[in-house]
Amino acid sequence: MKSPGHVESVVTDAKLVEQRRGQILKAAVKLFSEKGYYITTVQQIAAKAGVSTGLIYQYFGDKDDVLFLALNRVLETYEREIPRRLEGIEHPVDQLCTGLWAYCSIVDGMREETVLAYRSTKSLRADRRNLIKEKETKTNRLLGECLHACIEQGHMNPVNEYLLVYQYVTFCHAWALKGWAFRGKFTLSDYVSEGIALLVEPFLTAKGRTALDSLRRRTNGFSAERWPKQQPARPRARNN
Amino acid sequence: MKSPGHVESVVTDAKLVEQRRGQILKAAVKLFSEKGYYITTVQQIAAKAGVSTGLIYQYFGDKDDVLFLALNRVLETYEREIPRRLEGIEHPVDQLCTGLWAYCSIVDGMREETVLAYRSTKSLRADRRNLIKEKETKTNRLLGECLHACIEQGHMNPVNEYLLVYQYVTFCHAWALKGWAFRGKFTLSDYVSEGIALLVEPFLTAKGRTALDSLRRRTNGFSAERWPKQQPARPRARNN
Amino acid sequence: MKSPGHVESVVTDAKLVEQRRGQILKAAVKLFSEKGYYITTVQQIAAKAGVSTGLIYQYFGDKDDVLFLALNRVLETYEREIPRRLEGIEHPVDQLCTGLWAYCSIVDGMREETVLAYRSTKSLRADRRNLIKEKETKTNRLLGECLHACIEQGHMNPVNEYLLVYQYVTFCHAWALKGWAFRGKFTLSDYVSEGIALLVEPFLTAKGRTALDSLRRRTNGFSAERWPKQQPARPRARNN
Amino acid sequence: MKSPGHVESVVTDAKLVEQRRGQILKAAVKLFSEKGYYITTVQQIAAKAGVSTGLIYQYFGDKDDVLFLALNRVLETYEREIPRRLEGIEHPVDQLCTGLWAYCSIVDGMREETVLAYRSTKSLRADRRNLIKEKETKTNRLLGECLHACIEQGHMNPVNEYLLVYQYVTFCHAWALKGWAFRGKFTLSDYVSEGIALLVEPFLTAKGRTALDSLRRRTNGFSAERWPKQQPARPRARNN
DNA sequence: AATGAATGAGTGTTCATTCAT
DNA sequence: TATGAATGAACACTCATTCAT
Repeated sequence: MKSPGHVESVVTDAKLVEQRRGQILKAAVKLFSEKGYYITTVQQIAAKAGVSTGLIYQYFGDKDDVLFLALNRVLETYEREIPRRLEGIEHPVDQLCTGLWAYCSIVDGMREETVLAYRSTKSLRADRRNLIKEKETKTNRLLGECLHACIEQGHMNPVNEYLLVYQYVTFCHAWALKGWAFRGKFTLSDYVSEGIALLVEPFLTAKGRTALDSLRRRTNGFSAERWPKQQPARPRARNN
Repeated sequence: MKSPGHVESVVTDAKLVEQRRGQILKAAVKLFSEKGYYITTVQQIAAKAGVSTGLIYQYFGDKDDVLFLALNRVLETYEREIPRRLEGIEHPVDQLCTGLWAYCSIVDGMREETVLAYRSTKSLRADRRNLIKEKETKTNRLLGECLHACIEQGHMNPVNEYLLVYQYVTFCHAWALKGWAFRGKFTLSDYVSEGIALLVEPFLTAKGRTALDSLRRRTNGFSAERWPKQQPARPRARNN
Repeated sequence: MKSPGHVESVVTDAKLVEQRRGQILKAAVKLFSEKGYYITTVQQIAAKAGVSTGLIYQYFGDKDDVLFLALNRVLETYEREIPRRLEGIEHPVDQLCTGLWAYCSIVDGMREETVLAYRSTKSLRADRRNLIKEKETKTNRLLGECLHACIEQGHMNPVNEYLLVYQYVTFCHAWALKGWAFRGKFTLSDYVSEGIALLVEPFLTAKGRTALDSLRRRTNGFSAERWPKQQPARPRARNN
Repeated sequence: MKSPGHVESVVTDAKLVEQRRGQILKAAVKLFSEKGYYITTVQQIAAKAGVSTGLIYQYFGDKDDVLFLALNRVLETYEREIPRRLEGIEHPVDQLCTGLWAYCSIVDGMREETVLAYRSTKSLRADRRNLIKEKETKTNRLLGECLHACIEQGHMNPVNEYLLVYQYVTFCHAWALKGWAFRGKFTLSDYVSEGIALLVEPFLTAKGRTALDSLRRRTNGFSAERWPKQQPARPRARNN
């Protein structure tokens, strides 16, 4: 009857639903991130969003729905934005590095949300927890495919892909999770460059290394100028 | 007035306090791990521990105390056990690899607790959250020192130590956090071996590599025989 | 200030008021009957009536008004229809029996409404509760007068009129209230015939019994043919 | 798993459960009777019972449980007390009349509760509604058996037993339901006597009438002296 | 006249904490 | 020391009612 991934709204106007949900989720993400899901009360979310308590229940079935949609948005942003940033990039080494950069910079734009996704998944109802896990896996696969191409095309020596991808993912998440420790020490692009030095470069073949050098030259070492921090373009226009 | 790290007990008999707290914490850790801190009720902890609700308040000031001591125990186990496993090991490469192995195997023996430490730290009162973070940092430093020695003594090329240590730590935690994904694919010792291949080996100098090879020979590739899964000696005898 | 029996409407067009109220009350009666007054929400009434929530407040002052008018309609139907069915009937025994039949068949046509009237009167505001009770009493008086005439004119032996009328009324209501139990066992006209046998016949004098026999002959034992189940003519034409 | 007729209590001491439930139900019955189930809040019940809100949830699963047990008590009192009053009475006519008297006088001792049972059954969860209906049916059967015996043994002419029993039952309930109208006009024993005159006497055979006359002589016309209003002996001793 | 989104006071229920025994 | 019944503040959620459009 009720699919776990669906969130009911009493209100029918789709545009309004989108707007109100955004407004409420923004407040919820902030509060959930600061204080945690259980500590945050629905009334607090309402207050922060500048709406009444009852309104929340016009756009979400219950509190769990709010968390679910919040997490969903984060993961969907990853899933949508990473491929967008890889568009037009052909070389697997370029793709992998750009993928890492993209993931980190998206994380950077959604630090609170990322922390939330990390910490609060288990507060979800069991069926939805799995939905979220699947989405996470899908995102991981994006980096996994880049890595696999590198190896297959001889730019990288064979490695335990499965574990290495996992290291990539935690590396990207860490920018949000341990941000308090990192942000004093690195800029985002330094962080990514260092990550590539640790987790990509050592495994490259000569061929692969050439590609990386070329990329570095072209990007001035992943400087922020070339790869500016970029807000994930939210509701993009049609003909973009 | 109240030091953040201290937990009051109404009961004075130190031995009894230790025993009862152990009994209660064991139940609490299990429940907190399964269902989370906020979902778990004090009455459930009491029921699982086989004591009355009131008794918990004889040995802990409040529910937060229970979580704090639970997390504390986990981190203290790391802090106590890792050095114990490094005793007598001189060579820095040996130390680093053994340290990774030790950390992972301790995590393996306390999977639930580790997940708990990861997820529930933010449920603590702010002052205690920092205490726990410090403990975590101290543990990280154990690996950090091994890594630093490797580099300083020329077994490893210079790398961004700070980031690499962080990768080490997340690698060890991942055995608990992503256990559901990993445990079907690797044994614990495979996992550690692969981790060393990914996160240590690439950075070794020729000298360092020789040491690693020798270690591998001596340990049959970190086989479980040589480095048996080992229960972290829980309430160890006095004269150890 | 506010007479208890009056229900305000924002809308002035009397015809429209009548139509809309009918539409809304029909939905309300159904829902109130099924689920009860408190369980039913104004939004549900609106949905079932095919109008917006706000519209209800254009035609009723509040939710209590809706219940009041719903109950009122039921009782007014009794009050209007029973005399209509007695028109032209002269003999008191005929009148009493026809009155019982009429009441039962009106109840049969408004089963849900009758149950509602029985069960939900106390959900009304106190002042209106009395208004409804008075209406009920007035209806009872209709049967009471028939009974009284029977006795006075020597068709019936003296009995405790007050109690017997009450038995008549509960007998008629029971067709709706205990319908689930009765409708498998009797047709409506059987039910009425049996009721007359139990609650009228025993008290008749010889004279009265003759009248009843004659009535029975004329009506084929209150067969459905002669006294067809009849929808209480709802929005009756003017010149009826 | 959860039988509809069972009500969970957190408290284990059976004696205490009995006492507290009694205390709470007494308050609940009064409030439910006065204002109805939905209007009455749990906090009001708690206040009237002189306990805290939370305590109610130690002895009842939810508000529905409170209503259910309240209704259950009423019906169980009928079921228990009517047979008790019939003990030792052999003659069917005596039994029937005594049964009516017993039922009415029990109703008289539980007027509020009876009204509640009548009005609030539909506020129960569906499964429990049926449990209550069954209990009601069982009580009806008590009178039904008396009536049947009267007919079978030739004290009464054959009648539609099913309908007549139903009239008996509503007659008894009416003492509570329409008490406001009746109590000014009759004493309880007058009421019962009149009821017997209307609903029993007319159907008696000569034999049956003799029995009724004898009963009347023996009881001085059901005077209150002979059949005193009697509190249903609540927690009766074992060897009664 | 009609809509339906918005409100917020009020409800049932939970659970950390207390305390008499 | 240990119990577990009792407390009551706090929360998620509902729904009659309002009002801008």
